[in-house]
Amino acid sequence: MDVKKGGSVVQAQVKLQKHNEKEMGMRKGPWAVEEDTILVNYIATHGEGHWNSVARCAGLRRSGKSCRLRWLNYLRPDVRRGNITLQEQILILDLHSRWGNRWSKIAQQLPGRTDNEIKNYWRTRVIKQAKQLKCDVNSKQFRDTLRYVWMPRLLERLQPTSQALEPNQSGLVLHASSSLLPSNSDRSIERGSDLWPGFNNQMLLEQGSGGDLLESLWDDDNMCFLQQLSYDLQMK
DNA sequence: AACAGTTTCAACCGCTTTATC
DNA sequence: AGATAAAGCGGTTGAAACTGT
Repeated sequence: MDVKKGGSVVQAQVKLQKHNEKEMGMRKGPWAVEEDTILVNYIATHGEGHWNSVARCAGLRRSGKSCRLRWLNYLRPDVRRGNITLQEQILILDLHSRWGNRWSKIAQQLPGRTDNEIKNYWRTRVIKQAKQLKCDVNSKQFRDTLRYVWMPRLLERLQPTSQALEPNQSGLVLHASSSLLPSNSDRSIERGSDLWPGFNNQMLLEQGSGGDLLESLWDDDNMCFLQQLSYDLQMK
């Protein structure tokens, strides 16, 4: 692609665009309430897309990129705000273990959550906890611990909630702790996890947010368990 | 109360990919 | 087919909020 050739056309375009933005006195930084209102009203009338013209026509002194980001990550009506639930945390761990840092792809499996939010969660929580365990978050040891021991254990803890489900749905967790064999593909992601045959991403999300479901994966008890596990693995 | 250190998360940046002409 | 514009993505930053002393 052009970009890989030194002094490329694309780079020149970007420079020019930045120069123009400066010339036009583009605003940066946090969005004001008035700006949000203008953007929301404009999109309500004209719809999403064509972000550069949205910025221009709505009279916002923002780049199209900035408008798009603000809408997608904050102003969109279906954006879910608030803490990431336990189910969502488990799902993020599961999906990350197979897809890596494909944040937007992971976000598609969590309705209302944005890639930015998931990325932030990963960086601020998961990486932090991995450090506490003296593990590299990308190491096989950490990933295997999460995947084959840690997540099944958490799913077992969710079982009381799932018992309220219909009989054919209760398979959700029963398979969890017994399916510790590595998976071999990503084929079943649309239906559910290939890691745990009875595990269904959609069901997990539909369980709602009652009781302990908002607790963190990383409470003291859980961390204690993980530390012991990590220690045991290192001794082997 | 004041300050320092830490955490969180919205927003930006640079690059790549996709769409359009 | 190539140039250009727009959209999308992941990494990074920095200000605000929070916590501890």
